[in-house]
Amino acid sequence: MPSDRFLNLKQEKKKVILQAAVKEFSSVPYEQVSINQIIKNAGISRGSFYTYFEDKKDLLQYLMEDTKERVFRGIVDTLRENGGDMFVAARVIFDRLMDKMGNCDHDIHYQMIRNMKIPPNPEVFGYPEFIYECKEYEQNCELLYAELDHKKYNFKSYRDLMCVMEMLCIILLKGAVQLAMGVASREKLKKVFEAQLGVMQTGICRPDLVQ
Amino acid sequence: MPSDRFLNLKQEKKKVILQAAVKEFSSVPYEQVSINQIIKNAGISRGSFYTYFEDKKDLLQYLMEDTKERVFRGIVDTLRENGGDMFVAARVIFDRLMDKMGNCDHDIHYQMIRNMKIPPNPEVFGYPEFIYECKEYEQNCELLYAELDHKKYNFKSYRDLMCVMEMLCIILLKGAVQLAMGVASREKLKKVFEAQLGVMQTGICRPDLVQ
DNA sequence: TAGAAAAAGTGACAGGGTGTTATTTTTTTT
DNA sequence: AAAAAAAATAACACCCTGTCACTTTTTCTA
Repeated sequence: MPSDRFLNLKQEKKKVILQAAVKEFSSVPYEQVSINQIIKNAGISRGSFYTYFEDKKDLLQYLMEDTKERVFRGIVDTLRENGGDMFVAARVIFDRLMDKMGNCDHDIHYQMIRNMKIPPNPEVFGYPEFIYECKEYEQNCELLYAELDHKKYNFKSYRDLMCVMEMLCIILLKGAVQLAMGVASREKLKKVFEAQLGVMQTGICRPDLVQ
Repeated sequence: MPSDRFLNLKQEKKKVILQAAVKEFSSVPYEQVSINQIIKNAGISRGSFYTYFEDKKDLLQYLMEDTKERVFRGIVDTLRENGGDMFVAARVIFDRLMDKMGNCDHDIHYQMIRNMKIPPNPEVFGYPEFIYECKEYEQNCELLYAELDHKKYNFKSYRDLMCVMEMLCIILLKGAVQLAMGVASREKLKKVFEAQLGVMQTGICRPDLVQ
């Protein structure tokens, strides 16, 4: 968390600093992000930086709050647009994510996700942190829960939903990171995603509703 | 991959270097591993090190070959010991992994896994690399396939098996890393694991065989 | 409004790291 | 024994981070 000293800065100055940070974080992988570069771009001194943020990770986590919020809201929206079917929604999100990963020069949020290798990068965000350490986590979960078409799934509890959500997020973002890292082609990754979604689907859908 | 210059070193010297490396890698997280420390412990010069290995990652990947081989063999063995039931085997492996993570001061392999945060650490091994980039990958897969009690599962293809294996490895190792990082208690992680295994299980098991 | 107190900003510093390369030492070959 | 090849070395250039004694700016108050 940034210090009060940072938060009390006048809007203009904060913006300059955050823009310099976003520029750096969206340009190079996390490990290569240099605070030197950020302060140079922002036109502040080294000493100042360290009165604002604890370190690189602190800064990134602050920046990502916004991105995470967006991602989570995107999920809820997509779920609603698809009649509460989480697997249809997952497919839509996957395709969108793959598009963005392949060509995200215009979207800073996805550039950051790409560079951070979020969420598998445990130095920055492990799987649980990325999902759970969201400012509006509780509200978002409730939104999600509300949008779900419950008769399609046999969740025994709210916690079941979260376990499934975690798995969904993992296989989704795993594909995205693999695409970003050039591990495999989009087509191949899509096939793997479909297979894994299938495993989850015929698992979590109530047997009597499976075709 | 280490250079021929390293591989041609006499056994004794190689051993000293690798032991120094293992000591360092099992003592501190990957990001903090220092080549300075390794060469100091091994009693070689900086210049020599860089004629042996490209960099820190190169060295670690070489060290991990052994560890990965062990892990994979452990999986196959456990599967056999449990009559080819991959979910029973998964539970056994999970429990063992949690034990080792909690108390692994005697086992260098698990110490390294803990420090590397393998496999979610994309800087070192992403999910696919850890599993696939194994020396004896093909043979191991065939062993695995052979040990499976196929009538329990409806795999449409060999590739289906690999997709499921990947998911299993992910939820298994995710728990281990979370325990190592102190994210949650062992009991809580076990519950999540059970829930996620349940999702996969009633998915991949043929409906007519589900109780 | 002048002076004091508090807040903000600074850059040099200590201590750490990596990868390279000109040079020296050792080993092998002839 | 000399020459050639291989191996090892230490110093170098360059990067980084986090701190802290000090300066500048702002705010408060008498």
